[in-house]
Amino acid sequence: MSGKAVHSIDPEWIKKELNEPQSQAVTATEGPVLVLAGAGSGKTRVLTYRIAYLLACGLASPAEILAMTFTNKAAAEMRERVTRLAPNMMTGLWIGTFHSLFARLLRREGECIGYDRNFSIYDEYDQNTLVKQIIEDLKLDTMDVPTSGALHRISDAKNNLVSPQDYLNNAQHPIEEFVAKVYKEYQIRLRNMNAMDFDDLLLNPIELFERFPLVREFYQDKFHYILVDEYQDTNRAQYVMLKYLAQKHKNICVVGDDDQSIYRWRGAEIRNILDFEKDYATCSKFRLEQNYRSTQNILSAAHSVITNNRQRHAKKLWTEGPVGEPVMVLEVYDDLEEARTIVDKISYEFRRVERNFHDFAILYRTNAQSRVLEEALRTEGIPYIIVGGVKFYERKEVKDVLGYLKVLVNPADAISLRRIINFPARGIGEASLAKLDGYARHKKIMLSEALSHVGSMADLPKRISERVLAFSAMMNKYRSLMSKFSPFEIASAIVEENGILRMLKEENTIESISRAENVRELLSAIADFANSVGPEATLEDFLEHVSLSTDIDKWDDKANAVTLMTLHSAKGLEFPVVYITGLEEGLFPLSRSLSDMMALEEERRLFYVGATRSKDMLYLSWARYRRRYGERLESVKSRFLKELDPEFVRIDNLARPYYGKHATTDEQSYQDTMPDYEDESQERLEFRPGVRVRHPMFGKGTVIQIDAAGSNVKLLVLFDTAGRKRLVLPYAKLEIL
DNA sequence: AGTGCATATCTTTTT
DNA sequence: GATATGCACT
Repeated sequence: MSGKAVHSIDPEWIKKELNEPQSQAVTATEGPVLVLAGAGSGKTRVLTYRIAYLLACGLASPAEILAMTFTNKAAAEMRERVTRLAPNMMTGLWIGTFHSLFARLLRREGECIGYDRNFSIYDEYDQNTLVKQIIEDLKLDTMDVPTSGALHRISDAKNNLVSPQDYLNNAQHPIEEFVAKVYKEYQIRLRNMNAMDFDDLLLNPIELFERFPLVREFYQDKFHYILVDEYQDTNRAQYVMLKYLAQKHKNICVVGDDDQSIYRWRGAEIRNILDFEKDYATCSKFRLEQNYRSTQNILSAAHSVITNNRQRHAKKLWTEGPVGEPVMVLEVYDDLEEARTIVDKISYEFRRVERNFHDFAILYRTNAQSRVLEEALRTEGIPYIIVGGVKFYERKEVKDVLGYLKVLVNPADAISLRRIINFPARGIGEASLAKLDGYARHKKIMLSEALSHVGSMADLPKRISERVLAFSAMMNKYRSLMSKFSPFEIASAIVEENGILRMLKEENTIESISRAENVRELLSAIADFANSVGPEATLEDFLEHVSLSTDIDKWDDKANAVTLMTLHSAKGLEFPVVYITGLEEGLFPLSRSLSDMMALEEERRLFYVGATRSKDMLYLSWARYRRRYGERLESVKSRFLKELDPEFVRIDNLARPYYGKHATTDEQSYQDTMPDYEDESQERLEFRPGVRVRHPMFGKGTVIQIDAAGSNVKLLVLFDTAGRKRLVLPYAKLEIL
């Protein structure tokens, strides 16, 4: 089908590839369209075919279509699949995330509202730094509100389109007055620093459209057809922007599933999808309820839980697929055993069944849970990938190097400047910085500009002013080199000139070595970026890519490894075998949601999202005891497990798998039989699971299993490139690495 | 100014 | 258990 020119795409053929409701949703091109698409019902298929259909029928040119998603991964997938259906029709097509498309809009048009096109995008860490500075500078009484709390309230306000002035006017409580003051100053400073936070990327387009009708009309004219993925996760600002964008042509197609709305805490309004029919009175509605992913048992089990939610469109997924195995509930003693049980099962299935490691996903509610699982996988020698957690671009050393690049691109970015002016240490401390800052403020110039005026500042010791000048000169030098050298060359030169790698190497600790690794990885990420985008890729492009990318985007679904990630990250993905861990009250559902009905329903939706990721097998585990905050706590089985319809479930009680003979419910006996994990040193076998080996033919690999049953010791080894091999030890010329 | 140690304070989830 | 902050010391 691919490879042919677009003219050969027959609209009738497109329809043949789809089931009835999918086909209707694709061909209902005119007017507002609501597609309620259950998990695994072919949502992406509808979106991509719809775009292809619009192009094939000549209803729109690529430049007239706008398709928005939430994650880069979803955008990339959509782009790829449309390319396959309609090759050579991609130029000018706007497919991307809300944040990246709006950033593009703002880089083009932001000058009207006072932004330079090189504005910085601040992440949570930068936001925190800024708020702290504000509180210090304004000498505010924080009323014990942590900066993160103030920030959260500010973000809430912004998501709901509440301006600083509105916020102040509505302030009832001294805490709110405090937040109002911070909020106001926060917005002022962001603008002075030519910087936006994530919320601004959605809000500033609204300001742009409201203040500049000509700009608004240009884009209203431009986009004849608008498609929105995951509509249930849109917030107020996104809702308003979509309304503006669709106002002229009114061809807006939104796809979503209210049961999969899991971002309320970030301002998502489930009401947007529940009320779409009211907002767009003439809309047509289509339901996609046939599931192509999971077994009947999985669907029924997931359904039995989600129906406990009150806020939802009634619907029920069905499948023509097999009934499948029952959903397995694993009851285990503690978190260590949970990890061990799961690893055992994976290892078993890997050996007995035709499965590879990438068929498995282990999901959890909080990132902190990954540690134990990781360790268990490591001791068993099973390759794994962790998605999320401490993100690469948020690591200190990486942010430090990025800080240089950000200041080069956007000299007004005082947050990044402060970060690097004394990194590596060049003797410009807090006190000197405060003086420089005061000077800049007084003269109403940028901090970076004040650096070169340092000679005229009487109260700065000469030694220090010399250092400041040297730093300033260095930055100016690189700024002038930016047009002549590639981003990679610039970044490498900066790392070299400032001795960043050298410094980390000299420190020579495990920690500093891995930091040096990360710096090198950053440099190669810059090179990779240039390779994939093309030689015209600028530093600005790279920085935007960094700001808007997440770890899930880099997740490689082809790698032969078990995937570990949070339930949130798993949305939109699928795996043959899924483990959902930590099903305990207070953990999943998380404690903060227990008293809040709306939050609890969101947790339940999260459970539903997790469960519907699985194609063949779903395991749900809970542990009687779990280490949290560093201490061992007794847990209570999650209500979600109780809500499961027992008809589709089998319970496996493994609470004491190794001590089953002395089954009692007495807590003391648990203590007695508690395995002593600390002391479990493996016998010093040369070959044991996890050991890396080299084979003359197959290359490098990892030992998975040892079978010493017969006279010859047999090994099961997973080679990095040659796959899985069974080897007889005396004959295989294996070398331990 | 910069370092190191003790203490506190937590932990959702992410574009 | 991990990170951030504060304080004392060099």
